[in-house]
Amino acid sequence: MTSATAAWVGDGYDPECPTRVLLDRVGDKWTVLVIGVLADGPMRFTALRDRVGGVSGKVLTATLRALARDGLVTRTAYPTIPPRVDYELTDLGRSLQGPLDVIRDWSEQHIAAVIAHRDKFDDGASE
Amino acid sequence: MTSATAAWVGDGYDPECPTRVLLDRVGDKWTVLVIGVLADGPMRFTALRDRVGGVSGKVLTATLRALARDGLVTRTAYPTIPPRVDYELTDLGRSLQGPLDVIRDWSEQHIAAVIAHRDKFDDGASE
DNA sequence: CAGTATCCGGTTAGATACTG
DNA sequence: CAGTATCTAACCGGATACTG
Repeated sequence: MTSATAAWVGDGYDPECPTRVLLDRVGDKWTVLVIGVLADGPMRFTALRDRVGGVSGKVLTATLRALARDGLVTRTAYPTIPPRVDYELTDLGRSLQGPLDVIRDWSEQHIAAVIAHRDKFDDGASE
Repeated sequence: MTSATAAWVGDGYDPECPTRVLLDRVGDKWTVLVIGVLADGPMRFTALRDRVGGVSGKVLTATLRALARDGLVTRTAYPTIPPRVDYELTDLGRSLQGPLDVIRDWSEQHIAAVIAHRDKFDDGASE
């Protein structure tokens, strides 16, 4: 590389770029919250829904399925009546905690500046 | 806190949660790519569009406006004919490089495992 | 209990045409 | 050159009703 271009900038948009794959998973509305709640340990579907708060069953199911598909959580169904399903972070899922903590740290340190810019920008636009 | 629940897990979905604000900005289709390209230095609109590749003018404009609104890039318009507009990362924008690098590193190290799980999962579903 | 099926409104992004 | 305006298709998330 002759320039300082970050290594993760390829030629154009690439849906298979590793960074994109991760952002597509983690950038949606509930995934990060679900991972955060599961950091406490295994949890059943309804408990998870209550802890996350505000998520519909359909969307939580989709979120968990996507997470399971990617090997970030395990889904364990017990063939009892009524059914019981436990979700748990895998080692891979737990390894995501570090990067997410970095994101959280940056956000908490700089979000005030972001909001301040945002307010000033919106002010200027309405004049 | 009595549990190990990550500090960034509040009660339910909160659009003003700092982590959410950041993910909402950075999780879209082009933002990370644009920041990556701008890491090289200031760049004009068309050059940026060419370097990013595949983005329409309308969407790039929206992406840059959002970035400028949040104080992550500056927009400098020269009142010449034809017009010339430079975009440049701010210090705040550059400070995001670290977190994005962490994301990239995790992605590059673990994406193969994610894809492997994904393939196995999809296999199982089609049987 | 842990989902699935269906419908719906809002947002996102792409294509195209036009302008100061 | 650097946008804006308009239209459209696709997707995401929410609400509700239903089921093994």
